[in-house]
Amino acid sequence: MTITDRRSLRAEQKRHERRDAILRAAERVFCARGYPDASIADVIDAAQISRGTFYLYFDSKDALYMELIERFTGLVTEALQVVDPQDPDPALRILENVQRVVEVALTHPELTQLVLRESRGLNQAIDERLDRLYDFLHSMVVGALVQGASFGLIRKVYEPVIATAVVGAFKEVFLHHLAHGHPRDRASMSQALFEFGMRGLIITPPDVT
Amino acid sequence: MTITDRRSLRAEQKRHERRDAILRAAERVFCARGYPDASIADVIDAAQISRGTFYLYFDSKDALYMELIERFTGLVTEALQVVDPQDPDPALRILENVQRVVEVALTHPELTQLVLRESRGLNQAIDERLDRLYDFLHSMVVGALVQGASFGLIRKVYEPVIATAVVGAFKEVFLHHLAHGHPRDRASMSQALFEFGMRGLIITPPDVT
Amino acid sequence: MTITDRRSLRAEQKRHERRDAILRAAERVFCARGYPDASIADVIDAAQISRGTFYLYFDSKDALYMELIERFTGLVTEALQVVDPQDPDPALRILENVQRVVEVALTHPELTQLVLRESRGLNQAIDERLDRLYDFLHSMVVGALVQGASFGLIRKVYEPVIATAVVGAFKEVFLHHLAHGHPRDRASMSQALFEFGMRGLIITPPDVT
Amino acid sequence: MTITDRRSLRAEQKRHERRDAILRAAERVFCARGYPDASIADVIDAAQISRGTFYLYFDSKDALYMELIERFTGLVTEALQVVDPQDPDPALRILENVQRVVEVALTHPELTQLVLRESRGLNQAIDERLDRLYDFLHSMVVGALVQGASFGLIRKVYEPVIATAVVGAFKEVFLHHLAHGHPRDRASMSQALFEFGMRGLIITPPDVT
DNA sequence: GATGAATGAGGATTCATTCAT
DNA sequence: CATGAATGAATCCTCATTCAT
Repeated sequence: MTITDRRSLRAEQKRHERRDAILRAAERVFCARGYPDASIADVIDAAQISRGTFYLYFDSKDALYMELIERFTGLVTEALQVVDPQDPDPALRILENVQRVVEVALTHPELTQLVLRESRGLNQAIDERLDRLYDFLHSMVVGALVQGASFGLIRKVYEPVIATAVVGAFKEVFLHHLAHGHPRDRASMSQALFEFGMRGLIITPPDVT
Repeated sequence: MTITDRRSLRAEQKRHERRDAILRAAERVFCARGYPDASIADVIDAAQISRGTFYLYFDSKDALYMELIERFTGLVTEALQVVDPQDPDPALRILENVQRVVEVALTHPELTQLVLRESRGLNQAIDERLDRLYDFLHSMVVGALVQGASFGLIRKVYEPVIATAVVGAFKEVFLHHLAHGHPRDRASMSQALFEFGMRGLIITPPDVT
Repeated sequence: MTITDRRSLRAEQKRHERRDAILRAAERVFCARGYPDASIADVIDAAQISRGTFYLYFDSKDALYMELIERFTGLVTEALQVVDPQDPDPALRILENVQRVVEVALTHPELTQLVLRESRGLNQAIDERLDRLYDFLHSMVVGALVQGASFGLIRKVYEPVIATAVVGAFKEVFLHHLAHGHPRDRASMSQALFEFGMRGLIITPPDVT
Repeated sequence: MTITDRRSLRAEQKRHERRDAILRAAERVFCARGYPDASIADVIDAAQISRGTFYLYFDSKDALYMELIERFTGLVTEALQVVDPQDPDPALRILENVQRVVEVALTHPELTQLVLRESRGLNQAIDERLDRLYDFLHSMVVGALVQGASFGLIRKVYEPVIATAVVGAFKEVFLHHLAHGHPRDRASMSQALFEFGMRGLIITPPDVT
C-alpha cells in the first residue's frame, strides 16, 4: 500500500464521516422544523460546517432530503423480509417483521418522523421516491395478507384498501408516539401494532409473547 | 326593503361568493403544490383575482390555510355523531359515522388531502388547531371503542394506541384513494374501512349491507 | 333666490364642512403617526368617510398634506405683520407678532407639529411650498433684525445666519412643548421666546476671536 | 502570524470597508430622499451591492438607520465636552465645543441633515435613541447655561425653554446651510452661532410685560 | 478541500388610487 | 354625490446556490 493510497483512504474515511455528520444534523433539523421550513443555514449550523462545504457533499437541499429518504427506505427494506411460503410459523415471521420496523422507528426517531411526514410537491424525484417506498410497504402488507389468507390465517379482505389502512395505522402510531416521546418499550409497541393489524384480521391469532 | 338593504344584501352575497371562490381556488392550489410551496401568486392566479383583492378577504396566507382547516374540521365534526348509549344498534350508528366521513372526503377531496397532509411548524395557531382536530378524532374513536367494549361488541384493547391506529388507517386510505383518484364508490369504501376498523375488533360482527 | 340656488348653497356649505372635517381628521392622524406613516385608511377612519369620498375632496394624499401646509402658512402669515418703520414702539410690535404666532401654535397644536416636522422629499410641490414658508419666516425675521438695528435696538449681526437660528429656536420650542403637552400659558411662552430672541444671554460678552 | 490570521485580517478589513461603503451610500440616499421614502433598492443601487449582500451587513432598514444615528450621536458626544468648573476661560471652552460641533456637521453634511430631520414614528428603538440624543444635547446646553449663570457670564433664564431654543437654533442653521450647500467657512459659522447663543441681540432691552 | 461573502429570484404584504354601482 | 371593492406596483426581507480565495 502506497502512501497515496493510505492518504486517500484516510481522506475517503474522513469524507464519509463528514457526509454522515451532515446527514445526522439534517435529520435533527428537518425533523424539528419540518423540511420546507428548515434552511440550509440551520443544517450547516447544526453540522458545524460552512455553507460551501455543504455543497461539496450534497448537490442541493432536495438531494439531502432524498438521501435521508433513501436511508430510511434502506432500513425499512432491510427490516421487512418476505415470508417463505414454506415457513412453519408465518405469523411469527410477520411479528418479527413488525418488531424490526419498530426497532428502526425507535432507533431513528427523527428520521422516521421526517420521512413519514412526507413533504411532497417540492421535487418530482422525491415524490417518486416516496411513492416507491409506499408501493414497497403496500406490497409487503398485501403479500402478508394474501399469504395469510392462503394459509387460512386471515379472512379474505379487499387487500388494496386494507393494506393502505395497515400502513396508515403504523405511520400514525409511529408519528404520534415518536412526537410525544412516549418511551413505550419496543415489545409492547410491536405487540399492540401486530395485534391491531393481525388480530382484527386473523382467524386464529398466534400465541405470541 | 329599502334600496340600500337590497344593495347591501347583493353586496354581502357577492362578497361571500368571492371569498368562497378564493377558498376553493386555495383548496386546489394548496392540495396540488402543498401549503408551504404554494405561493399567494398561485392562489390569486387560480382565483383570477389581483394581489390586493386577496388581502381584502384574508389577513394572510396562514389565515387562509387556517380557514380551510376550520372548514374541514367543521365538516368532520358534523359528520361524526356521538352514539347514544341507549341506541339499539350502535354498530350501525358507527357505520353511519364512517359513511358520513367518507362522504365528506369524497365531496371535498382536495380539502381533505390538504388537511390530512398536516403542514405543521409554520404557525402556532395552525398547529394547535390541527392538534384539536386530532384530539377530537381520537376521542371519538376512543369513545366508540369504550362503548363497543361495554356492549361486549369489541374486545378490550389499549385504546390510546388503537385509536391512533384507526385514525391513521382512515387518513391513509383517504389520502391514497383521493390522490390516485380511484373513483371507488362510497359504499364499498365505507364498508371496507368500517370492517377494517371494526371487524378486526368486534367479537360479533354486525350484519351490515 | 331660486330653489336651485338655495339647494346649491346648502350643498356648497355641506361640501365645505366635509372638506374641513377631513382636514381636521388628517391633522390629528398625520400628527400622531407622521405623514409618511399615516395611511389614507387612517384618515378616512378618523374622518368617518369612505375611501371614494376622500378622493372626491382631495386629489391625493400629497394634495391633502399640501393643503394642511397651506392652512398653517396662512395662519402664520396672518399672524406676522411687518412693523411700520414709523412705529413708536417697534419692540412691542415684535412681541405682539411673537404672541400671535404662539397663539397659532397653541390653537392648532397638531397642525403646527405636523408642518414643523417637515416631511420632505415626497413631492416637489410640497418641498417648494415648505421652502416658501421658511423663506417668508426668514424674511420676516431678517426684516425685524434690520429694522431693530436701524433703531439701534439690536446690535449688528450677520442676519442670514441669525434669522435661521431664530426660526429654528421657535420651531424647536414649539415642537418640544406641543409634543410633551406642557400646557405652559401663552404669555410666559411668548415672553421666553421673545427674550431669547431679543435679549440675549450674556451680561459681559467674552472677548473671542 | 499564520496565513489564516492574515487572511481573516484582510477579510475583516474588507468586511469593515464594505459595511462602511453601505453606510456612506445610505447617508447619501437617506439624506436625498428622506429615510421613509428611500428604499433598500435605492441604497443597494448607490452602494453597488446586491439585495442579499445588504442583509449580510445589516439586519434591516431600520437597523441601518439606527446605526447612522449612533454614528452621529457618537461624533457629537465626542465633540461636546463638559466644561470644568475651575476652567479660567469657560466661554472659550464653550466656543470650542461649538467649533467642534460645526466641524462635525460640515464634515458629515448628509449624516447631519439626515439625523437632524428626525424621521420618527417608524420604530420605537429609533425614537428612543433620538430622544436620548436630544436629552444629551439639552443637558449639555442646560449645563452651560447654569455654569454661565454661576460665573455671572449669563443672565438668569428659564433653562428648559432656552436650552430647547438653543438646540433648535443650531439644528436649523445646520440644516439650512447644509441643505443649501453654502460653503461658509467653519470659523465664521461657529462664531455666528456662538454669538447668537451667548451674546444676544438687543443692546437696550425693551420694557415688556 | 474548505470557506463564507455574494447573489438575485422569489416570498408575503401594504397602500394610494380608481371606478362600477 | 357617495361608496367600498378591486387593483397592482412597490416594499422589505429570505434563502438556496455559486465562486473567488
